[in-house]
Amino acid sequence: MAAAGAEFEVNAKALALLWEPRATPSRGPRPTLSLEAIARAGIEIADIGGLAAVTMQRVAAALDVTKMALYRYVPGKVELVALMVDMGVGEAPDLDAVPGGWRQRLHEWALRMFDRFWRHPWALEATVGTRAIGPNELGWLEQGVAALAGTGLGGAEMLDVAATLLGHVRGVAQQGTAMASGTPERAMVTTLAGLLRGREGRYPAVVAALDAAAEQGAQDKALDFGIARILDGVELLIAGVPDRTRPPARRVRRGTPRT
Amino acid sequence: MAAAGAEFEVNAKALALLWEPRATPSRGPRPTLSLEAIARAGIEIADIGGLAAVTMQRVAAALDVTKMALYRYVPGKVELVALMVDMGVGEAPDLDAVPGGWRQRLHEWALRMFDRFWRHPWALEATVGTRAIGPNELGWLEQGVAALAGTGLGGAEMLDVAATLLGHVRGVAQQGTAMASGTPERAMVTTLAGLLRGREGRYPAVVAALDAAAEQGAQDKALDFGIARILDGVELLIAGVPDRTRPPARRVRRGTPRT
DNA sequence: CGTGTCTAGAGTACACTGTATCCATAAGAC
DNA sequence: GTCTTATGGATACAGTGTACTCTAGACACG
Repeated sequence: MAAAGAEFEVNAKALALLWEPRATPSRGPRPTLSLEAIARAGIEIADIGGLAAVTMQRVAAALDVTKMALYRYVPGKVELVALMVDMGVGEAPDLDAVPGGWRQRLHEWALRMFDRFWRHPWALEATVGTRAIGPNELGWLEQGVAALAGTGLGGAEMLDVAATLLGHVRGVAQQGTAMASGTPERAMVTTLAGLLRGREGRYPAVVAALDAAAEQGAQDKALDFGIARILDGVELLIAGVPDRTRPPARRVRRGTPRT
Repeated sequence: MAAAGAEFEVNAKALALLWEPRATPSRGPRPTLSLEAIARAGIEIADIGGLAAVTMQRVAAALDVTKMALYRYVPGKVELVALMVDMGVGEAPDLDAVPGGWRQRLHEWALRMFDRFWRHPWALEATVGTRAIGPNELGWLEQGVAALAGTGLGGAEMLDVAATLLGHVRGVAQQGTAMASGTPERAMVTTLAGLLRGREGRYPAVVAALDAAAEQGAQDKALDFGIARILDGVELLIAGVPDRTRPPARRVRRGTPRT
């Protein structure tokens, strides 16, 4: 717990920046910048050149100030990136308007999240490791969990479902954006094909899978595929069908789930 | 495709380092270092201080040389990190010895992969974005796909199953290692609880989920939960049960799957 | 209105980072 | 023994994030 406390300490500045309103000074020169403008400049640079391209110098240049001026607004680069992430993911969608039940809503939730990462691939890098989470990001989790309300799942299970879908979305986005080609599927095939050339004997299963995929025309959609598998599994759980690794008595269902 | 070619160009040095044997010189001073020693030094530094702690200077100091000496062995830092990743994930497990069928094997595959990331959390950061993939990493994919051989899944589907599981494993590992506390579940609860303090009205679903999880004693295991959901969904697919978003005629099964 | 206080932005400095390049020496080929 | 090659160190440099100081702008207050 001491270690956890230390971690919290490290992120205090980012948390304050993300969650607390910025004090407006009553004296002194009028600020020419704003947190929003700074974060937006950072996002634009990252969208073009990736996260590594975001330097205080470049952000400042984009805003026609010297880099040290940025420190009047953000305590450091880490905090700037945290701000960019929260602005990049944007506000969570309102899933109430999605027709259907929990499944359709979760599917839509996942698709839209994928869209965020697809638009801002740098956010994948920026959201690894110890970091502060902002209001928008937490809003996405809120909508995901809310979509599962009334399904009969326990609190921890709902969080886990959201996390599993998020992991999948990230994985596919990661794969797709790692190569500047059209789709995640194309990206994987291209990457693997290149790697396997001349080494087919070492990786027979992957080679066979790639060959088979090529024959089938590779129309498979990795994102939808994975979402469907996950949601199928979740649906079984909600319906009270025991998964195959546990004895049937493990789960007791109360009432009929709404779909 | 031109863009894809450019990407391949960028990674050529890393690919050569990962995949091609190192030429042994016939003249000149004997090398005091090796690729393995350098990568190991990098891994040890990263294990303690994260990926950012890995600098050429620190790696060199750990090996009692100056940093420029490293460039005799690796073309640059990016390539060093690629080497570290491949060594960090290590050789893929032999799943043939795992009793049971495809499901048990995949489950074991996922657990072991999680273990790799848990031991080397920096690898999560190091495996985002454009990068070169090494023999060990490809070996893990090979084992995952091989576990699905004979299930009747198509080539692309097998790759997608592996990718979905990998995404989930990464997500849970990411969440758990982002805070230096015991488990991924504890990490999520702690993080969210802190964020929600005083903001409960804004995120009612998450608050309710956390409260419910606390009541249930939070014994849920996020990793196993997600793996089970995914594998349940895959099992339905293999068994030829249509998922609920598609018409029943979509899939035609040939023969009985082996489990 | 004048004075005092506070704050924004620029300028300067510095430790650190990755990498290009040159030099001296060690080790093997011939 | 001479020549060639390769290792490691030394030096330099552009770039990075951030600490700190100074100047001038803007507001509070009497």
